[in-house]
Amino acid sequence: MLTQAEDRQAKIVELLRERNFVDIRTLTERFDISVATVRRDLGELEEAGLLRRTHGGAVNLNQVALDATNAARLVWKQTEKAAIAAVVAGMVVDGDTVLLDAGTTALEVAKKLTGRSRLTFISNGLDIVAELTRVDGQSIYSVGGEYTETNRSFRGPLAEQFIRQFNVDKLILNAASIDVDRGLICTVSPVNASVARAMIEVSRRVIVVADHSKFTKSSLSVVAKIEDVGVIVTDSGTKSIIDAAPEKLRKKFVIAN
Amino acid sequence: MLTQAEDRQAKIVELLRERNFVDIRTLTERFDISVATVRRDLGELEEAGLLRRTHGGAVNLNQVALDATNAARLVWKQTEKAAIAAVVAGMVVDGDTVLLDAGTTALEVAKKLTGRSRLTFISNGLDIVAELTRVDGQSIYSVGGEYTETNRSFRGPLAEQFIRQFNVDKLILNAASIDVDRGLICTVSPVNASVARAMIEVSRRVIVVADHSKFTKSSLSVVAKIEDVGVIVTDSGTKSIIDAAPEKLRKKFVIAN
DNA sequence: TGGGGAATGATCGAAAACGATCATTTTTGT
DNA sequence: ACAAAAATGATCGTTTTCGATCATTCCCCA
Repeated sequence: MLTQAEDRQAKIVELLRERNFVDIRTLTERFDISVATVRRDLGELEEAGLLRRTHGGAVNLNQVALDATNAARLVWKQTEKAAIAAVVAGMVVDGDTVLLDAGTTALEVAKKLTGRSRLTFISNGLDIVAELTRVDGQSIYSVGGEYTETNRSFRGPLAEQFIRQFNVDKLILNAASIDVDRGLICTVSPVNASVARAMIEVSRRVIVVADHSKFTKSSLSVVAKIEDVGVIVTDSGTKSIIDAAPEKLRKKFVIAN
Repeated sequence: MLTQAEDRQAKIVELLRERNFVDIRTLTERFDISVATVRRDLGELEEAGLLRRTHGGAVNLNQVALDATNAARLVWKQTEKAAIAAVVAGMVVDGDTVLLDAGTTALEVAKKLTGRSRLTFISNGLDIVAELTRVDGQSIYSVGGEYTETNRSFRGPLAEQFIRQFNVDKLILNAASIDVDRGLICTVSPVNASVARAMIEVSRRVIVVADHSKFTKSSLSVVAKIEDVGVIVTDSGTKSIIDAAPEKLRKKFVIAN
């Protein structure tokens, strides 16, 4: 179980991986905490070698120095995500058309797939599209729609309609939470859920990505039943939960390490 | 030919791509220049969208790596473009819906408009959308479509169809070349031209932006007649060309300085 | 070679961020 | 339920950085 502070610090590191830089004001507003707390957080994270402080904020490090203290726990999630991404990347074959849902785990997948040959990418995530453009000669489609700040994605009815014009091989779908008991994959808002369902409709195979933290929280809107997706790729922290699930659902899960 | 300053600025961008962050002291020592010059360099490079300044230094942006000469070229003509952008920004009133065509000049306009109240933005330019997201709470729509490397935009039939669903107040249209003799606004490819025409169709007022270099070259595809657009905003380098134009066309031009 | 414009450096007060300290709130363990 | 411990917020003077202005140097070209 992560404390509130650890959770916040993990989110800071995550945020930094996307943006490369965050200023202190942004952090105080996003987490609704004082500058003193932000400074303490950044101080600890710098101490742990997870970022570098600057005047007024912090920047991402390109290489993560692994340390066996509580730094390890924070890096853990990142490592897990990379592991999940590696497994998913292995499921994609040359020539595939891949639809990437906005989200940090899907972003990791994009990083792994960038440069692979003869792939076609579609995504509604701003950072994912930007990441894909780092290598020339890729075939990339961006989903149009209304920009939303929370996960830096394009969504809404325009996005849904746009997505429905495609027919893709693989969907990499982000889940905000997974309720194994009720067999449901959920997300934070009806708008997100609606876009997600459109994505599922146009995809031959649905690959859901979710690190272990997604299994112990709940979120508002139902996206799909677990039994209706192809596979859910997660990390080893979810093992006990999956073992307790009924046989029928259990075979849907793939654990990455 | 690169001047010493341009060379230095290109090196700064290069350095930033390696390290993600450089502080001002490092730069003063490496290039043996004063902090004042470093600040000026960083200021210009930020204007050009090549980095983001922080207190005490600068951070890399998540974008495609531009080679050094390309970076220097972006900084070039910055003043003209900024002047054009300022004039265009003045034409936009609060509450407007603004459609921004991909291109560096339109990007300048976006920078000027970011943070203005009650505006709604639509753009097919990746960097423009990214720029707009820097301020929270804006209403932003991204045009979906196939990504193209040349001007980092989304285009093609999907983009056209997407655009046709809107009805906007002002279009900021980028021109690859303007032929005053024949009275034509042109762009580099039929695909671009087709998207541009879709944009024109859905816009109440068309504002074309073009620095003086656009008047002495020619490009493949016709977008529109000069007489059919609302206004063309350019810089003072175009004065002699415009003075030679027939009365009817001349009144279409606005010169920024 | 000398004049003029651009680039650079130096200096200043103002603004921002800093770290340290202490008060307050929240969490934890018994 | 209570006390100890941890986390957080507020405030202080100090340090750093900023932007603007002006002086100086460099460079181009007539």
